[in-house]
Amino acid sequence: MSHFPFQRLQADLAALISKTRPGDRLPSEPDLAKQLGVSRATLREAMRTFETQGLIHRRQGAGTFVVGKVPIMEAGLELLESIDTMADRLGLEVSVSDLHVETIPADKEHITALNVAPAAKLTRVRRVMRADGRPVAYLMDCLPEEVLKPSQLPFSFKGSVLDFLIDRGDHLTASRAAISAIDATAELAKPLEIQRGDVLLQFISQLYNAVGKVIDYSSSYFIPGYFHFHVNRRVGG
Amino acid sequence: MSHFPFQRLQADLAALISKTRPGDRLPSEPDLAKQLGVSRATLREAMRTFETQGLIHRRQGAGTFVVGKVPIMEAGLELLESIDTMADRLGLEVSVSDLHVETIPADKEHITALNVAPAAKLTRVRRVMRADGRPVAYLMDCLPEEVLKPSQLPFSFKGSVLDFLIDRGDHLTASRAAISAIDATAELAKPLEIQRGDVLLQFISQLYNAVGKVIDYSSSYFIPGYFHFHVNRRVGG
DNA sequence: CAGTGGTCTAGACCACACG
DNA sequence: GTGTGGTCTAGACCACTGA
Repeated sequence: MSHFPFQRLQADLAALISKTRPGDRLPSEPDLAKQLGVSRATLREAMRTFETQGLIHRRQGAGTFVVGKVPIMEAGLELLESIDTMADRLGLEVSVSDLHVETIPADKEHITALNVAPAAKLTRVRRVMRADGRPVAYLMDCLPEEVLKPSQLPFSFKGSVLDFLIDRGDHLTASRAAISAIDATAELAKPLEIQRGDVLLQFISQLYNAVGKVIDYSSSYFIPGYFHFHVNRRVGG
Repeated sequence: MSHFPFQRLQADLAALISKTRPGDRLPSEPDLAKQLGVSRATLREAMRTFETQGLIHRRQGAGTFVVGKVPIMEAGLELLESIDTMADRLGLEVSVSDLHVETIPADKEHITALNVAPAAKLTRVRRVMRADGRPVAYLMDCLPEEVLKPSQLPFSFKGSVLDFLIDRGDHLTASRAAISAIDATAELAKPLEIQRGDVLLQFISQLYNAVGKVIDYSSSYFIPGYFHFHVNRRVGG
């Protein structure tokens, strides 16, 4: 039917994006809206779908840019490995930004997930993972203070709590992760340089040591398109 | 800082929703917007986040309703089982609607995924899974015609291709699924009774038989909140 | 500083649900 | 028909970027 401008817009935008060289800037939103004959609100709604697909990147104050091919991180979910390890395996460069290491009191969620006492102190590690300079994931780990104190992290901590624990000699055995999809909150959207309401893949994990104690409760948020997570399943009886 | 109405709005809406009995209707959008002192566009953006969390349900022409507790389907990803089987295991009632069984020509995507000849004929099965009468997932299976002809499906086919194949005696062994998160397209939003742009959890799977042939290529879309998928991973060296 | 994307407003028209 | 949510418009103000 195509009664709505939105349908045509997607096709027009797709054509424009595909004939723009990666890295180049698109016309400004007011210009594009006028050029394509729609309001800016409608244009922005269409833009969001292309941003979700990782085809464009919008930066406040700077412009909208066509995104080049991005190294994709391919990972099976049978084995737990850090993003750093994953990147090494694939020969990709990743970096960390917005690293915060803090001591916080446990809230209700932490108390049940980590099985700690109320008012227990936790170490929280938050950071943004980047590939090709672009944010691709936001990671947040919470650990009891007995397991990890902020001061124990080396000066050159590069972002992977999992790798740090393994290198230290902790006997980690398994993890359990819940998988879902969420709208980005304002708090997540800002460091990831996306918009509030954009879609994110969410993993909430508990990490177990050899005696079955939960030593790490983490929330991970991945921008779709940069990661290919897959899982092999056997057929049950 | 809360300079934006949006932040206050979320709190106000949360309060309103929590003190409304499940099943009851909220005031209309124009009324609510005036009452809360924001424009309808802003109100709707906030509404979307609550819809994503499964707290409210909006029906065009009818109104916005507060959603009661929903039976949650909890499933591990180590074992492949149908949603029907999953629901049975948990003692939940699920139903199927919008069932379409068609014969379509293979496109490029199918040719590589199913390893069939160009222009091969495929059987496509699409349907909406419902729990408590509400849509919770959209499932689409594509199989080569040699594996499944539309006419082979029983008159009382209840929606699970996987269960049908197993019951028929096919020797299925494993599946490989890619996991991602996407914005709902208009085509997905309509049958799932959500809005275009709402977030969905996406599984794209290939199902293998005993000789390693791909006999089913499926795309599944889950509304977050109704399903708890989790995966247990061992820590790798 | 000028120009960008991010957010919000007020109003309009539409398709749909329900009585 | 009446009222609902779904979509779109035109315009405004803001925070941020970069020269």
